[in-house]
Amino acid sequence: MQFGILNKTFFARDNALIVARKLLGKFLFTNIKERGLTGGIITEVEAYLGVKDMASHAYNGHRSNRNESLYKEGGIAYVHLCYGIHNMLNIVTNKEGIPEGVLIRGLIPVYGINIMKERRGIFNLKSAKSGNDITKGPGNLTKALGIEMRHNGALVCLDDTIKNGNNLVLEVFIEDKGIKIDENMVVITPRIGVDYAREWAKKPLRFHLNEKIKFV
DNA sequence: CTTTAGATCGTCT
DNA sequence: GACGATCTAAAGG
Repeated sequence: MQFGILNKTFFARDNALIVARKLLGKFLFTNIKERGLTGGIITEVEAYLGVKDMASHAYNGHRSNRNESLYKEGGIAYVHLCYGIHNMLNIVTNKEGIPEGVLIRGLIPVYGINIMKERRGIFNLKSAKSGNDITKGPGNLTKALGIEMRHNGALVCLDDTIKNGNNLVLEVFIEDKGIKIDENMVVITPRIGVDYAREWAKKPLRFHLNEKIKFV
């Protein structure tokens, strides 16, 4: 596997669970005009397994304007508003018509930390939230990275069918910088906030890095 | 330390 | 009119 921005084939896999696991240790970036590069190491994800998954927005084939992006091909963003306040970022997986995806739930902040603090409204350097907390939680990380509903449906990876120049305009993208995540670094649990999903609420579809893992 | 309420809005009943 | 793939501050023990 080569380093660099991930390719569409990475997300085209037929199982969101595999993609979720592989996204741990990758870098999620935004590069938004007038603000610059922000990003960090992905530490927490959840897989949503399509029409059979009672916790998925596409359960039982449900389809509406809200979740239309989920039905697109792997490698684009599905952004939705949660609780009227928070933007959630999913990376769509699998092929067009199969609505699977991975919810990004946590990062270790690495690039553009001051920009991310500013977006979070954190100005006091002594604040308890001046550490990794600024990109911990799915709502917090989208706010820190400046991800909004306008990114819903946006391509977040390289596309072989497009010439390289077109990829330079990606505002959101995921990059492999060579971090290897061993099995003993990964904790697997049920997903958060999906108690309504009956037996699917308990399935081990959340992956996160052991908190003791340190990088750099 | 744990629990609770309030914020806030698109979607579905 | 209810309810989220959430977060925070504040109150309680």
